[in-house]
Amino acid sequence: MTSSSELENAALQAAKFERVREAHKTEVAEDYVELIDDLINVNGEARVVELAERMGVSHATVNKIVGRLQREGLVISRPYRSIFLTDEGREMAVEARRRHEIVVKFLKAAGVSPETAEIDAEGIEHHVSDETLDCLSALTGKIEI
Amino acid sequence: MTSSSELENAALQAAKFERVREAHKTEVAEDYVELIDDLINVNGEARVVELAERMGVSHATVNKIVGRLQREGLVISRPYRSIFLTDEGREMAVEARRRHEIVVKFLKAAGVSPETAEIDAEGIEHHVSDETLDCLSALTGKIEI
DNA sequence: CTGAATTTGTAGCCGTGGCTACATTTCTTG
DNA sequence: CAAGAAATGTAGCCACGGCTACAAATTCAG
Repeated sequence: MTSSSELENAALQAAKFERVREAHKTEVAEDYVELIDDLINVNGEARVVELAERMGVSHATVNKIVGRLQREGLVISRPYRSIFLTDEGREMAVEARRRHEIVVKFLKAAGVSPETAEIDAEGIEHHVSDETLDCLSALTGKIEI
Repeated sequence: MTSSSELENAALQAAKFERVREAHKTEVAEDYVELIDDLINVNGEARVVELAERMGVSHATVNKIVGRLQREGLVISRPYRSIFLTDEGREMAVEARRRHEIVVKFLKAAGVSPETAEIDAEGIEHHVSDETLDCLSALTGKIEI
C-alpha cells in the first residue's frame, strides 16, 4: 500500500494518523499513572518531586499534568499532599504495566539488549493494539522454546 | 526493573522518557516528508489539499507544519505552489519508509492482520531503535522460513 | 518552637499542532 | 476573458506539555 507505485485510500490513511494522534493524548496519562502506582507500591506514596525527577521534567510540569489527570478522574490530589490513584487510574496503571512488560519481554526474546529493550518499549507500548500484543506474546513463547 | 518490588535508577528512567519526548518531535516531520515523497512519486507533486486529506487534518494545520518543515530545511515551498523535498527531507523520507516497511513486514509475519499491522506500524515505527530494527528484520526472516 | 530547608503551588511565557473563519490567489470553465 | 470554483494563505483561538521565577505551605533541625 505504501509502495512507491500506488497510494492507498486517503480516508484509510487519515484514519491511521488519527489513531496515532489519539494514542498520543493518552500516552502521558498512562506513563504518569503507571509511575504513580509504582511509587505508591514501593515508597508508600507518590509525591510531586519524585514524579518530576523520574519523568525528567520540572515540578511545575508535573503539577500541571497531575491537575489534568485529576480533572479526568484518574487521580486524587489535595494541596501539599501525596497523590493517589482512583480505581480508574489504577486500572489504567495495571493495563499499562501489562503492555509494557509484554513488549519488553518480546524485545528481549527477539535479541534486543535489555537496556535498549526498556528504552524502545517505553515508546512502543502505547501504540500496540490488543491484536498485536497477543501476537507478540505468542511469538515470545515460541522464540523461548 | 519495573517490577512492583523495586524501582530503577531515577536518572535512567528520566532518560527514557526524555528519549520518547525527543522522538515525538521528529514524528510529525517524518510522517509528512514520507507522505510528501509518496505524493511526488505517484502524482508528480505534493499539494496542501491532498496532504490535509491524507493526514486527516485541516489545510491550515498542514500549512503551519509545512512552514516549520521549511524552517528546518526539510522542505521547499513557495506560495501557491506545490511542495518539494530538500535532499535532507528526501533522506528522511527514505529512512522513514524503510523503518515503516520493516515494522509492517515483521508484524504481518508475526501473525497480525494486514490492516492492524499498518495501523500499529504507524505508531511504532518512530520509536524503534536501529538495534531493535535489526532484530525485527532477523526475526521476520526466521519466522518466514 | 522557631527558622531554614524542602516541597508544593501558581503565574506567565513558549512552541506545537489542532481548529474555524476569512482573504487571496490560482485554476477552470462557460 | 470573466466569473465562479478550488486551492492556498493568514489570523486568531484552544489545549497540551515544556520551562523559569516567585509565593506559600510543610517538614525538619537545632
